[in-house]
Amino acid sequence: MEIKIATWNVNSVRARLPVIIRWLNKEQPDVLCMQELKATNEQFPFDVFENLGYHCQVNGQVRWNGVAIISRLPISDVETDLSGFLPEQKRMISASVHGIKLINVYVPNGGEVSNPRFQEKLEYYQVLRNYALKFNKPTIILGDFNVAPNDIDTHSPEEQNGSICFHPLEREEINLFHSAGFTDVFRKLHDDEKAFTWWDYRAASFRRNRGMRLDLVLVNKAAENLITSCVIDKAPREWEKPSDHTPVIFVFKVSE
DNA sequence: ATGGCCGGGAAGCCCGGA
Repeated sequence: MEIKIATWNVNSVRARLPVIIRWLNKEQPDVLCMQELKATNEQFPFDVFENLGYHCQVNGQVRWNGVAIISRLPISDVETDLSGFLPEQKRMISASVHGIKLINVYVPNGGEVSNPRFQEKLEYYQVLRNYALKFNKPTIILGDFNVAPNDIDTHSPEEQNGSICFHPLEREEINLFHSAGFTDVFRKLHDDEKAFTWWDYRAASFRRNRGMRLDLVLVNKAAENLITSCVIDKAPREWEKPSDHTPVIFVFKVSE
C-alpha cells in the first residue's frame, strides 16, 4: 500500500479555498499538510474538506501562522505544543498516520537578519530537531522551513548569500538536521535538479523563475527507504489567485 | 530588459511575508 502525502504553504486557507479544492481533486492525496492558514480554528472550513473525505486537525490563530493536517486515513496522537517554545505562535502540528509520525511546521521567517526574530528563527530549528528526535518510529518533518539549503536551491546564490532565507547560519541548521539523521528526500531523489517551491508575488518572479526551494521533507532513517518518490507540483502556482508557494508531494510505501 | 504583490484586521493604513 502506498500513501500519498503533500505539504503546501497555502497563504490563507480561506483566500485559497478554490485553488486548494481544485488541487485536491486533481492530485487526490491521502494527506495534505498546510501552513499559513491565516485563520482561527473557528474560521477553518472543516465542512469543505470533510465533504471531500478528509479528517481535519487544525492549530489555527487569528490573522497569522496556523497549520493543519487533513487526511483520508485516521489521524491520532495529535500535538500542537512544540516543547513550550513560542506558544502564542501556532506553527506546528504533529500526528500519527498509519504508524508514521508527521511533524507539520511553519518555521518563522525571521524578518531581517538584524531583527531579533532572526535569532528566534535559529532557535526554532534546534527546538524542532530535539522534538523530532523523541519519536521512535518513521518520522517525517515537512513544511515551510524558510531556508534554501544550498546554492542549487535558489535562483541567485551569489547575490542572495547572507540575506534572509539564504544566510549561512540558517543553512547550517539544515546541516544539523542531516547530522541528526534526517534526509532531505527531494534532494536525495533529484540530486542535481534546480527546482523551487516559492516565488515572490512581486517582480514577476514566477515568470522569470526567480524562486527558492523553501518547502522541505526531512525524513529519519526509519522512514527514508520507504519513500519511493518526491516531486514539486508547479501547476497550482500558475492558476488564478495562487499561493506564492506550491505543493511538494511524496509517496510512502507501507506494508499491508 | 525590466519588475510595480498579497492577505488579514482594523480602518481607509499597517504589519508580515521571504
